[in-house]
Amino acid sequence: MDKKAIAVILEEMGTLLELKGANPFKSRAFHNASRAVDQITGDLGELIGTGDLTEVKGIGKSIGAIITELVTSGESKEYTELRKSFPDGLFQMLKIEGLGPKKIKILFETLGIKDIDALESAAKADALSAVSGFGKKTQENILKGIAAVRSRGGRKLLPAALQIAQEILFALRNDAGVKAGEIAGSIRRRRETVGDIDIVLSAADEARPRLMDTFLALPQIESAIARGETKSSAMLKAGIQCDLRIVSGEEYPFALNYFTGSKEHNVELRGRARKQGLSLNEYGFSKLDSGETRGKAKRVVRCRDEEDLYAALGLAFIPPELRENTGEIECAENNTLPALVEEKDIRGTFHCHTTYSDGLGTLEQMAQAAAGLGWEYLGIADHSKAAAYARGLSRADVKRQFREIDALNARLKTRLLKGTECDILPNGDLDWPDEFLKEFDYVVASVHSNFKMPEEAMTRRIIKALTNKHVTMLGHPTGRLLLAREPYAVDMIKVIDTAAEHGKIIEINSYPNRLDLDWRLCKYAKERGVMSTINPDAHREDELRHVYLGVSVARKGWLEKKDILNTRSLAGVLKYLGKGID
DNA sequence: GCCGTTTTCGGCCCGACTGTTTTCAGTCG
Repeated sequence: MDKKAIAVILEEMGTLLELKGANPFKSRAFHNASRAVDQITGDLGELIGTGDLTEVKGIGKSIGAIITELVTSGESKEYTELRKSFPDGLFQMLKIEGLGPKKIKILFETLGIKDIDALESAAKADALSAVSGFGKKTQENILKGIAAVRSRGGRKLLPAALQIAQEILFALRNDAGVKAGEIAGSIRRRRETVGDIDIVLSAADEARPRLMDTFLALPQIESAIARGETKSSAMLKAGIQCDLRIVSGEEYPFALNYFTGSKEHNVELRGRARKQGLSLNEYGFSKLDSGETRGKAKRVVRCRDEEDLYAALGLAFIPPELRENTGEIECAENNTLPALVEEKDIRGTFHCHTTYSDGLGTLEQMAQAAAGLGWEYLGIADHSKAAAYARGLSRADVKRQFREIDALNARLKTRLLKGTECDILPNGDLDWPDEFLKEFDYVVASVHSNFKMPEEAMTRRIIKALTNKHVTMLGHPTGRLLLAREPYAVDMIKVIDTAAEHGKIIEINSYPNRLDLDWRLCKYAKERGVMSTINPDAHREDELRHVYLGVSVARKGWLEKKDILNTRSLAGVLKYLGKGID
């Protein structure tokens, strides 16, 4: 059993323990352990072999034993028994807004409700309001929550959520009482997908009620969920929730930090504050155990901005993109945070399509767009012939495209590179023969078929292609960008090792704003000296802007500026290709 | 169940809002 599956089971066990009414700290321990497992970069089997598993923070003797059992036998007695004590439907009920483990437990025990359908019938029959602790209002909210669960999709893609958030922020900042405001949450952290929108404002006290009114009356709002003095929440018509927080100027850096998250990052910061005898919350620092509440609490450290806040904790400023509690705090403490890539560092990109295959922009439109961005080069990598679904090019098409590229290169400042996104066939062969591959400036090799191969077979397939001497880089290495599908199973450690051995590049895709590798793999790739690129896999000229999302990927991936520039500079690329620059 | 510069016991992040309470529990982020 792999790490992901084990993390899911531990998470589930934590929830089951909550349903059971176990010691809340015990269930939290399972949730923490789940995250810890998810964050292990090494091999789980190896950790068990060396006995180092319990050295991992958050994994002790008991949970360590459960993990060992899961890895070796694929089962866990404790998990199986826990699972048996509750029907599966209870898990679905957790998705309903306002329903947590405690209430679900009560409904299960008093009315025998074990899934959403039964819950809906009971609420409609007015059976819930009779249960102690439940009332008419709760019953109505449950029905609303059920409707929301059924109509709502999952998370939104970053650009979609970003646009709505900007509209809302803009509307609120029109108010003269607003001193500062920002979009916080996962949007500020530039996660690829976004669960809800968080907006933090600093405003004068007297402006607050007015702002809350303005917010809840915005055309984007479907219905209000909560309205308070400092916080209001609403469901948007776009099917995503938006939370608004309003604080004073003094509190603003703390609130912005707090609501930017991630939750795990915050927990770590608070724990750190405690060790300094301080309590940190969204309003400021106070002396630990002073018993004082908001307003009365003596603020012991004043901060003008987030930089001050991190400094007070003995940390270098941590950019939002890195705030996931995945090692960034330690780096901030030791002053080893990487120099991060900025959008202005981007000189070009390699993975772009045109109307020759499945792109929507013509070659000229793509080239002009790249020139408009001031890029030095643009790599054109249309599909090869096997990718029939994507109108893969024939040899004649390729030749025609080469001529058009030559003509454009004669008059454009941005240099177009002749590339191909060559299919990796199920047996690991490439779609073009070697004698044809060598005619391209560079070759992106990608998997576009037979995604459901077992991990070992998929890994063999990719490695075989990657070791072909004409291949420059591996395209979308885990297939996560294929939005409609699950990522395919592949042993990325082996793939990165192979790339390192053969001097190949592992591509990171940023289109449409999903990153193809998590930062721990990026970090490993960097350590192994595998050059990584950030490519939009653009199909339209405006999608070239997706590369900015690649920048956030790079930041998450701890790619230092020099790595990117080495890989991405035209000189570097052509030197790598052995072609030189004219 | 996990953890330890307050280390083998006793604490574990913390506050807002809602709905049901009449002083608070549950949920959420």
